Amino acid sequence: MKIASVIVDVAAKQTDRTFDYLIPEKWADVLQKGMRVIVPFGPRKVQGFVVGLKEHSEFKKLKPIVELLDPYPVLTEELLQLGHWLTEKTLCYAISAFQAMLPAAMKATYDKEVRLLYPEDMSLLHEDVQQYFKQEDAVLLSGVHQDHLSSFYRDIQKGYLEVIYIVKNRARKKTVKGIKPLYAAVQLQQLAEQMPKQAEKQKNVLAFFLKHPGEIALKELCEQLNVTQAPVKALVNKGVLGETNIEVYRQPYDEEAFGKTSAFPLTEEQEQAITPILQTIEEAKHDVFLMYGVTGSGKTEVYLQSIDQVLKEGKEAIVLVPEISLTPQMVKRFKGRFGSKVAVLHSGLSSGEKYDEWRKIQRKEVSVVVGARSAVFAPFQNLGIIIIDEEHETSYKQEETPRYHARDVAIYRGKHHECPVVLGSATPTLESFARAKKGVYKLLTLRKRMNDSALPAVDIVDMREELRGGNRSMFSTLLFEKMQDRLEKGEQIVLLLNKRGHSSFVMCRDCGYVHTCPHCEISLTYHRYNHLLKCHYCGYEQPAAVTCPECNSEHIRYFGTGTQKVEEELTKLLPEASVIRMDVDTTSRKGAHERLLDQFAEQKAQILLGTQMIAKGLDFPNVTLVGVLSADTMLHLPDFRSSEKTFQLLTQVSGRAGRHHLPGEVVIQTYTPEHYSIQLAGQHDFDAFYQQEMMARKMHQYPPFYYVALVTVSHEELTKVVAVTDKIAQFLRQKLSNNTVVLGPVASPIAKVKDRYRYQCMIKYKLEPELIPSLKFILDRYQREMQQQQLSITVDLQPYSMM
DNA sequence: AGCACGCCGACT
DNA sequence: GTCGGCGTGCTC
Repeated sequence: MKIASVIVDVAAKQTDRTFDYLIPEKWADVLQKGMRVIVPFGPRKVQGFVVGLKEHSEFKKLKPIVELLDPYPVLTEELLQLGHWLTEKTLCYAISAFQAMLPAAMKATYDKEVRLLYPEDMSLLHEDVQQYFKQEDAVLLSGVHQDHLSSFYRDIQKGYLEVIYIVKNRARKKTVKGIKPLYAAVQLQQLAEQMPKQAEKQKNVLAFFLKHPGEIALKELCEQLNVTQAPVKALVNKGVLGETNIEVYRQPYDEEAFGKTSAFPLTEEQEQAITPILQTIEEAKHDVFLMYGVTGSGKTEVYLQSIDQVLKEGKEAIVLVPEISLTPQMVKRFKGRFGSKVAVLHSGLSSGEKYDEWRKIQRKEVSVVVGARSAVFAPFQNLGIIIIDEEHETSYKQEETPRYHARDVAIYRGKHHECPVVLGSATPTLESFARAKKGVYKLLTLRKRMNDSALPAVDIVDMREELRGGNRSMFSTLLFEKMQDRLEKGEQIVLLLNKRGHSSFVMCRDCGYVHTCPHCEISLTYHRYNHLLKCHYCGYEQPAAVTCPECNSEHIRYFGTGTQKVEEELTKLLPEASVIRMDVDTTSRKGAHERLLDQFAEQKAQILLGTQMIAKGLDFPNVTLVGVLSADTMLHLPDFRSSEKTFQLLTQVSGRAGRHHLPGEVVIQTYTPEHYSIQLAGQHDFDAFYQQEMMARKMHQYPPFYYVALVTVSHEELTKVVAVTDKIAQFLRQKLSNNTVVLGPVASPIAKVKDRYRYQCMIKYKLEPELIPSLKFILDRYQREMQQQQLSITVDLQPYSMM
């Protein structure tokens, strides 16, 4: 083949197609579809993906490929197809889809290098420019000071400077220093004999290479022979030994730290659940299973044994877990069972570590990958199963382009590989549960907890009553008594409060002035540590004033309770209890999340207080009390899933209590105790919740009865946003069928973020062939304005968040 | 997305 | 009459 069709790394409407390039003779035999290349594109060079090979091209003035970046395709044929499917399903560009499937380290970055065209005549140049070339003969434009850039551009235009476009590859393979002999054994023997007597260490080194003639890491060599680097360096200087670079994988997990575990005997329920999965694996067919099992019912063991079967068949497995629960606990279970066959991919790894784990998959050195959302694209070629744990978790939906849901990708790949997809959850999404009820998915049920521990008893406390009874603290009498009881017994407590910071808004009691973010339409949250008011959307901060900026009053009151305030209160009320607070503010540093959980596991603290990040997947045997300080924080969000999300959160966090021998109790504090999602979560009754919520969804025409698409428009000027959104809504109403509902334009739940107003338009539809073409038309129509003005229009098909 | 080309206003 | 503003169109 002489010609390659390439998707170039330029995410824009006009470049969202293939461009043809000549394949240089030297690569004619090696170049394959799915490889990355560097190609000339206009005056510059860009990275691209080869998506097709052919003999002839319509285009006459073809340019040749500049560079080949991969020895093997990084995108398999399957992933290339999947990429095209993603562009259709999420309305993204092909290049965005491809990049989403690869580790970020493989994405190119670009720079420009400037060189002198007349090095002998520096005086031609602007003074600012001259100083850069005093030591160097090439300067990276990215390193040039802002103030000097215009001088550079002037000299470039005058033709004194040459611009070279550089494509940088961020992916760095980690290497260690290696040593290898430069002579054959016979000669080494002779050299050793000629060595002076006192050079004993050097002789030892040579003797080593007589026995082991290959290359070896310098560090390892020194350790084995118990010598310093000096004698080795001496031999290198003599030209006897040569230095090499040995490529190694970064080791985010210490392999030896994982003790081997073996399969547990399954309970009868587990046995019943696993049988159809194993059968599907054996028959090599595709099916989607929804494994609905209460918290602590042993879903993970079913996963592990299913994977074991897959590995026995010589196939591979993908396990997706929510970002947040990819704790060492979870990794340990998989590494413990399958050892070095497991690769781990999650956001806690550096981009280099992720790249290394990915290469292990590509090189077929592992056959199981455990990871967050993007691990669903693991480049396995012989998949035997895909498992999505905690299927209902919102982190499976990507909130940037391409806005895909990992579940949909998993099912696409499951069909392609003819293998089962297993969705597991104690609180499945209504969408999945409805499909299981209809028989589209196969329903597997685990009703009993392992080791027969009972589901915790739940008390729902009406905080309005507490207030009427004169209790103005954030703890109800019941919760406080139970906390004291646990502290006396030396048992542990988990407290959930879905709000970080100290106080969620600050108001002047004299004039009612509330501090709001100057860039977003949202009140500022008070952070006690460093006494700042912070915006949780854009990060803006300002010092908390002592007096009201409006009326100078000193009656400033802090409303709303955040985790910081609770922590403060706890130290006052229960000074003997030690508290670990876990929220975005205490876990932002790398490894902090893990460290805090370890401390709690080691019982260095009795109370774990945190936001929803503590609700999932944690398993501490000594936790016997879970307190939900305010169950309603999520309930009143303008989101049709708010009841579902509340039910899920309450159920998940309740599941943290009493997982082992000690029985657990849960106290849920709320201002709306009568709400069905709180009542039914208290009764652990998913089925009743499902019934009730389905009725609400049907009535209001929401999923799973209707599909939803969300168009969000943002711009600095409110009038512009409203005008554009209105036009879009009108256009859609006119184009789409009568059964389709177009809502809006309405202001987004957060109407202004980072100085940009946001409006949206929601579309609810069942069958709407005109939707995708219409949305494409809109994106086309506003493409120019989106490019040059600050207008932005995003389309989210099947959104998970309405924000 | 860049970058070049090209057509109109304010300056040596 | 030129320098430079950013509208328009192209990139194999």
